[in-house]
Amino acid sequence: MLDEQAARESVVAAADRLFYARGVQAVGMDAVRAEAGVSLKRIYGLFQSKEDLVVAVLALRTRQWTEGVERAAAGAATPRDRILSVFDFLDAWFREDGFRGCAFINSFGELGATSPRIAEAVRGHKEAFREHVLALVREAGLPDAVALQVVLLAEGAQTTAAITHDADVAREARRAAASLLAASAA
Amino acid sequence: MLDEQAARESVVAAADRLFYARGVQAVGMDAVRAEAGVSLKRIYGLFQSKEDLVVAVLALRTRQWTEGVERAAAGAATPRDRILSVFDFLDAWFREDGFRGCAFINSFGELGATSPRIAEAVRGHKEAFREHVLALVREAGLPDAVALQVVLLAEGAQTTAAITHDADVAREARRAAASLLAASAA
DNA sequence: AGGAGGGGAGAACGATCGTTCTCCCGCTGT
DNA sequence: ACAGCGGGAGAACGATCGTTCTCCCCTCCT
Repeated sequence: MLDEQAARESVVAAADRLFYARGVQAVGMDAVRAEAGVSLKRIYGLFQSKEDLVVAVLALRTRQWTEGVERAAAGAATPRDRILSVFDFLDAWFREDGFRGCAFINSFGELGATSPRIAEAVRGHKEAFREHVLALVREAGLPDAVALQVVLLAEGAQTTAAITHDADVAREARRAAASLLAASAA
Repeated sequence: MLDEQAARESVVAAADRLFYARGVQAVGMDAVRAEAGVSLKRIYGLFQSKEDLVVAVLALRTRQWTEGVERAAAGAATPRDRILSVFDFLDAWFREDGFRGCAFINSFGELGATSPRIAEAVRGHKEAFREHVLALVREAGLPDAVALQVVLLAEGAQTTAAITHDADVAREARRAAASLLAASAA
């Protein structure tokens, strides 16, 4: 028997896999139950509603994203390389099996208009990423404005890679970001 | 009584308004009927299924997008300004009431995994935009690669503007694009 | 004039979904 | 040993949705 912590994690991980692969509304709670191996009764003891579960899934994705971005940055030598490492992280992600774009952008498009809580979770995630890039940009002694430019390239790369199935856009986004860093350093 | 052409247009326009504002799956066909003022029976005479209607809506959006982008480009004097005019077009769009991001990206996130036809419509739209920018880039005598860079900025601007409610990202995307054009001209 | 057919209003149907409830098993503490 | 309870399996419920059908009216053609 799973304790509460383990059951929560199992349900969130299962829901994440299914929601990401098929979209939230295309996945019934019964499919989550089957994937997680946790009964519906227990799921509804752990989460008040499906919306709650979606929010928990997004929170998990935010933790994974932050960890991945920071791990990539940790392998970079200079402040400039730390900024560009974001695109190496994206490159590896785009090449993963089952990559289907940014879960936050997807959820926002599907449910942002209906669920203020989900819209807010997405907004918070993107805001945190922008703050993270801004910190890196300041470390590199570059003007604040370039942070948003880098963020736009990263967001554009995610949607474009998802739609066109072309993982190489990460490399082009990285080159563009390098150009922008050089231009704003001048 | 509306003739077939007018009824189709009314239904597609109504569905577009509702789908864009609330998401496709959040809108029942009965709501489309009410908004369009066309009976369900007639709607299903004009479109085989809801999926067909979604595809028709996306086709309309593609026409409107192409027209808007070309109109913006027509007001620009130089090849360089024609490229950057894309971001002026985005700027005006982001400031419209009810702006909720790119309908194609939203639909892809919601239904791309379930409906191959919708995924293909989205892919086709983005591909056409990329080709359009590529043509402008070649007119300007710039290397092909910069076209994808400009596209990434435009896509990133759309999702970021939608999520953060910040229309100013269009200006920053335009500045970034100008930097990239200058850098690749050197 | 009269019949045929297109179209509107809305009921009906079958499926699905989120959520809750029932029934029962197996473990726990004393 | 036994009362009690957390939990599993799955039925049940109420709502919604895509799609079709029924019934009726109106209009056009000969």
